[in-house]
Amino acid sequence: MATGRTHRPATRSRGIPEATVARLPLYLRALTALSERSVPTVSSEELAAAAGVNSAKLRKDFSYLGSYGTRGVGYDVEYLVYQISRELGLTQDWPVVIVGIGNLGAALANYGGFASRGFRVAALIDADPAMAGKPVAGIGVQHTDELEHIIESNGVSIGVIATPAGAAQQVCDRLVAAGVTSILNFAPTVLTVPDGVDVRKVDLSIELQILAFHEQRKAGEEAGPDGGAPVAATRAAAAVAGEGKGPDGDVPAVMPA
Amino acid sequence: MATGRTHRPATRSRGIPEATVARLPLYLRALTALSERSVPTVSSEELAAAAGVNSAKLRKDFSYLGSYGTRGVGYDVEYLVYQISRELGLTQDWPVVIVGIGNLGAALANYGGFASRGFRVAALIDADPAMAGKPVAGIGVQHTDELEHIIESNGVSIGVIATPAGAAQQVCDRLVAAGVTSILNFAPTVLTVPDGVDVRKVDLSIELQILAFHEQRKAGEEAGPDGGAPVAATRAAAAVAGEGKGPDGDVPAVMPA
DNA sequence: ATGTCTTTGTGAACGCGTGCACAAAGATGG
DNA sequence: CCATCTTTGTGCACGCGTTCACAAAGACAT
Repeated sequence: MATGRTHRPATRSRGIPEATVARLPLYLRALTALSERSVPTVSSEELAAAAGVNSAKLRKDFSYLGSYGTRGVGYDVEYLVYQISRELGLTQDWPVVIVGIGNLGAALANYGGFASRGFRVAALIDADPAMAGKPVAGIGVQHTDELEHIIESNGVSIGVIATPAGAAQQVCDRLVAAGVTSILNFAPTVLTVPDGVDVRKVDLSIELQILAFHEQRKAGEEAGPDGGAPVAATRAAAAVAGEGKGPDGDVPAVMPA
Repeated sequence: MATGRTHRPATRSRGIPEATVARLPLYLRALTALSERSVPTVSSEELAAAAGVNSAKLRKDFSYLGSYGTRGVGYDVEYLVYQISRELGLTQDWPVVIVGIGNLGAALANYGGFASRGFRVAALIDADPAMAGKPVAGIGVQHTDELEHIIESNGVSIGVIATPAGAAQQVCDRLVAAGVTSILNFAPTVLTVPDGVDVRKVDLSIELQILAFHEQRKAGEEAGPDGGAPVAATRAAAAVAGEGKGPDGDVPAVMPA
């Protein structure tokens, strides 16, 4: 789901399933909110509701971390926050570089959720010389030439790619060569990386297309098996197929495609 | 995975598995690239490599759509582009509203991948009166008061929420009440919606936390089962746990948390 | 027309994730 | 100290998704 490579032993390291790992941040957020409201304990039922999951699933997830609950009472909020944070590796500082400071890169740089979770923006990097030195979110943008130097001197192991699709693989290769082993990719491309490097992809266009599929299905059901066009005009299909050189290729891309 | 509700019959409508639907956009992108290079046909092996998936999986995915391939030859690129586009509902125009025009909302508005996939930004909406009328990506921002009117008069069925977490549920409720049945949520909150409404979530912070988990695991493996701190200094765990009122709550939020 | 060779489409096995349902654990009150 | 009541932790079954492996289908050459 994440790596661009063939297989992966997932997360059998200490037996924590990948699906569980993906939910831990969700639990952590709900727990943090409870912690701020000084709630001492929660039941699996309450916490599950807050996180939007099944309570049995939540209990099973926590069982992979250990027996942190008390039967008849529930879970100690503070303790659980600590345990999950530790498990996720959030008790340490993770320097991060963002490459590609367009609209999206700037939005990411300004994002407040970084610092509060142990992530620190070590540098903003862009290929455009005109951007160099320009402050974004209080940090001066540096040129791509500095990439290797920045990564090595800051011990950066996590990189965020927010470049146009055409530049992504090249940037990725340089990041990996310089020592980055985890990449969050916003560019609409399949990245190829060596074994041992994790890639996670965020793709807005794909999410919208999935929504469109379900939307079409809904419209089709209530309007007969024919699937009538909902409100808006139906576009010529050929326009989608051909249309050559759409604004999607790589040039001004500012977000996943 | 997407809905904030309990269960869902997934996509048993015509038997197309949800996992397959999620991959169709991936295939479509690869196929579009081939189409632009005027490649007439592709084998499942080639296309699978381009999309970064297993070829058997790809063939099985396509088999849910029908038998569009020719044995001994492969798939006709143009024809497949059309079939997938149609299946995803991309042969029609989908008006979309973006609510919350902060850094992220603006980045989304500027995103070129919208139009090229059949999505059209019908309106940008923000609660800040100072934003009203201000042009972003060539479109004037409108005030939240107009929300219901815009949705109804444009027949909008897909909404994008890019507001701070605190406002998300409220915006969501209004969108749904006005007729929106698919929501793409960038706010770091669990949205509660009625049955029949699809919600997909994009959460940057969660992705980073998952990467941190794997990163920590890698570091721990090569430095003994103790798990030495990689380069950066280890933060006090308490700072993560307590820290009350971090920049994550809802006020200046500009991205998923 | 026949044979060979390529590639699809799919039956079957496997593994992961989910959710039910319940026994064990422990808190709490008398 | 015992009874009761709440909530955890988990064994089990089920269903979805993935992958293998191969028969069927068709292109292409002779």
